[in-house]
Amino acid sequence: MEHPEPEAEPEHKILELVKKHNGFDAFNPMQEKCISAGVLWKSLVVSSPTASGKTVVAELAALESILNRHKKVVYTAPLRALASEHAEDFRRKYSSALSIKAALSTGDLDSSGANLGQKDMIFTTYEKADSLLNHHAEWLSQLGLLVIDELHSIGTDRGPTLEMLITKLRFLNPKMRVLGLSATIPNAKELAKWLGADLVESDYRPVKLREGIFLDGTIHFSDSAEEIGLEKDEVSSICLDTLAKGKQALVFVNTRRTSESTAKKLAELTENLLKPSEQIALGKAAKQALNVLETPTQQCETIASLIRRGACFHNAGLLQKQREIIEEMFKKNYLKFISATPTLAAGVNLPAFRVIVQSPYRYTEGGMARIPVGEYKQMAGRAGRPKYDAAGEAILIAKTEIEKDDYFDYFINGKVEDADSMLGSESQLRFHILSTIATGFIFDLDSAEKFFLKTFYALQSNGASGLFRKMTSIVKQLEEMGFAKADENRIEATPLGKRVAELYLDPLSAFSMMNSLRKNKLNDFSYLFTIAGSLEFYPWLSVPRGQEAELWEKIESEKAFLPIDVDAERFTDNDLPAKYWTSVMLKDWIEEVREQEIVETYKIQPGILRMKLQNADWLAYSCFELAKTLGLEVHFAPLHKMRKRLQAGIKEELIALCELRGIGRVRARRLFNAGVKGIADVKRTDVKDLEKVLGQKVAVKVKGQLEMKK
DNA sequence: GCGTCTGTATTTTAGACAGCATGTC
DNA sequence: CTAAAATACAGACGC
Repeated sequence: MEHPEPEAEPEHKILELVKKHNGFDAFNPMQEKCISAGVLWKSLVVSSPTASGKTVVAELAALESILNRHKKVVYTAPLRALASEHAEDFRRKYSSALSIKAALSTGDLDSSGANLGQKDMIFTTYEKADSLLNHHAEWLSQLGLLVIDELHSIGTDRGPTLEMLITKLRFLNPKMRVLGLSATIPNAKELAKWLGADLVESDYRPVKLREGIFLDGTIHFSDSAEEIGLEKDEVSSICLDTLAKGKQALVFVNTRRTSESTAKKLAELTENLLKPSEQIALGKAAKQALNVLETPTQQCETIASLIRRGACFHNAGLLQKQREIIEEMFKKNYLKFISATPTLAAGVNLPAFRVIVQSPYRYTEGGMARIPVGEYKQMAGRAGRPKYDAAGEAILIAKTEIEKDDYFDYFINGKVEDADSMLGSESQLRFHILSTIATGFIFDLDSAEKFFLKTFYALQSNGASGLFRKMTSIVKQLEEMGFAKADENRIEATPLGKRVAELYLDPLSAFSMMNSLRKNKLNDFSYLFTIAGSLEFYPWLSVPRGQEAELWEKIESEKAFLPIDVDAERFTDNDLPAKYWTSVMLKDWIEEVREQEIVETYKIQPGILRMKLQNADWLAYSCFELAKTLGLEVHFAPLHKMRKRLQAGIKEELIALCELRGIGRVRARRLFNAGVKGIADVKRTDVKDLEKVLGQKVAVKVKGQLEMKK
C-alpha cells in the first residue's frame, strides 16, 4: 500500500501526544526546526549539540511511523547503555498508554531478543542490528523508519559496521525513512546527502555553555576572566571554587589511575562539608557499592570510602553496578565530584555545572597525541545542568600562556573533525565483505558494484572503485580460508563462512581458531590460549617487568601443547608473551583463584576482568560452534566444559552445582567442601544443613528450585 | 648493618561491540 | 611532532 503524506489531523495528533507524554507544552527551537523541516514525513539528519533534545525528535518520527503507517521502527546506538536507557524511557512514556510494543535487543544476556518481529519499536546497538541481518531476521525488511543515534560515529573505528548496516537496511527497505542524529560536525551536509535526507542544523542548547581556560589561578573566557586563585594544584583549585559556589564538577583525566588518584584528592575537599542528609544517602550508597561482589576487592573498598566522602572516580575498571551507583549519586547532587576517563563523556547524559578537562592529550599507538576537537566538545558539552544552572562552564587547564592561546584556537574556537568513512580499512572490509556475501547482498561483481556504490565511502571518494579493487584480493583470501567460493559469474559463502558471519567473528580470527582446533594434541590450556590469543581478545594483559624471559621459557617448554607454531611465531609475533600471560590469567580464573588475587597478580581492575571474562565466554562458545561445523567431535565435550568453567570461574567438579541459580564459584566451593558435591546431594541435604553453609535466604532459594523440578 | 628517605630513571597510559536463550526478589 | 604521573631503583642518611 502506498502511503501518501499523512493528513493534517493525525500529524497534529502526533505532536500533541509527544508533548503530553513528555510533560511539556512547547517544543524547543531545535525541535520546531525539525518539525517544520518535515520530520514526520521526510528523512532528516539533525546536527545539534548533546542534550539539545534530539530524543524527542526521534519520538515524533517513530510515533508517526508506528501509529499512522503501521510500520516498524529500529533505533540504533553505539552503546548498550544508550540503547537500554532509551528503550526504558520510551516504554515508560508510550508503551502502555498507546499500546506500542517496544523491545531491547543487544548482546546482553538480560535483554530479550525474542519475537522482535511482533514489536513496533526495537532498540539495538549497531553491531546487534548488523548481526540480526546475518541471522536473516525477516522483519528487518519491513521497516518504516531507521533512527541512528550518534550518526557522527560513522567516522570512528566502529563506523564501518554502522555504514554497512545502514546500506544494507536501505537496500532491503527502499522506502524506509532515516533519521540521523548527530553531534555538530562540519560535514553533516554530506551525510544527509548520502542518506537522501534533508539537513537540520541547530546550535540550540537548553543551558548556555561557556568555555574557558584556566591558567595561574584565573579562568579566562573569551569575553571575561575570573580570578579564583591557585592552591595545591589546578584541579583542586577549580573544584574548591565550584564547591564554594554550591555546585558540582566533572573532571576528565586521561588515565584510569589518574582518575582514582584525583578522586582521592577531591574527597579531601568534600568530606568535611557534607550535610547530614547527604552523609546518610552516601553512606547507604557506599555500602551498596562495597557489596556488589560476594567478597569485596580492594577497589570496592576504595570506591565505598570515596563515595562516603563525597567524591569518586569513574572508569571502565569499575563494575557496572558501581558505575550506576556513582552516576545516580552524582545526579542527585550527593556526590560533588567525579573524576572520569572518557567512559563518562560517551555514555548516558550526566551533566554538571563545571566540566574540567585536565589535559587534552592522550597516549595513542603513535605516542602522545592531541585528542580530537570533537572529543573535547563532547566532554565540554556535559557542562550545565538544565533547571539548575543559568550557564555551564567547561574549563581546560593550561600550563603556559602559549598553551592557553593555542587551546583557545584549537579546541574552543577550532573546527570539529569531519566524520569520514572508514570502510577502506582492509580488516574491516574483510569482515564486512564476508557478511554481505553470506547474507546474499553481494553474489557477483555486478551486485558488489551496485552495493558499494550506495555506501558513504563511495559518495566521499567519488565512486566505489577503491572498495572494488580491495574486494578482489579479499575474496581471494576468504576463498583460501574456506569461507567463500567464487568464479567469474558467482561469489558465495560456504556453510562455514556463513557460520563465521553468524558468530560475528573476524574471518582471520576464525581461521586461526580453526587451525588451532585441527592440531592433534590439545589440553585445557591449549583452549585457553586459543581464546586469549585471538584477535578479539586485544588488548592483552601486559607482562610484568622482568618476567618476559621466564615466560619465553615456559612457552618453549609447553610448545607441544600450544596450538600455534611457536618456532615460526616467536620471531613474528611480539605479543606472544602477552597472549601467553593472558591465558595464564584465564587458567587462574578457572582454577578458582580469588578475584582479589587475580586483580593483584595481573594488575587488572575488576571491571576489566569482567569484560575479559565475558569476551572469553563468547569466544569459547564460538570455538565450540566452529568445532561443530567442522565436525571435530574430539573437542565437543572439553570445549563445553571449558565454557561452563569460564562462565563461573570453577574447576570441573563444581560445574553441576553452578547450574543452580544463586550458586556461583564461592558458594559452590563451600558446598563442595561441606560434602555436598552435586544436585543429588543438595536434594538429599536438609535445608537446615544447607543454611549453615549458604545462609538462610540462599538455602531456601536453592531448595525451592529443586522442588519446582519435581 | 638495617630501615627509611630522597632523588632519579623507567614504565605506563581510554573505551567496548558481538553468540546463545530462561522465566527473577 | 606533542605528556605526566606512578613506580622501581639506587644511593644517602640516621640510628
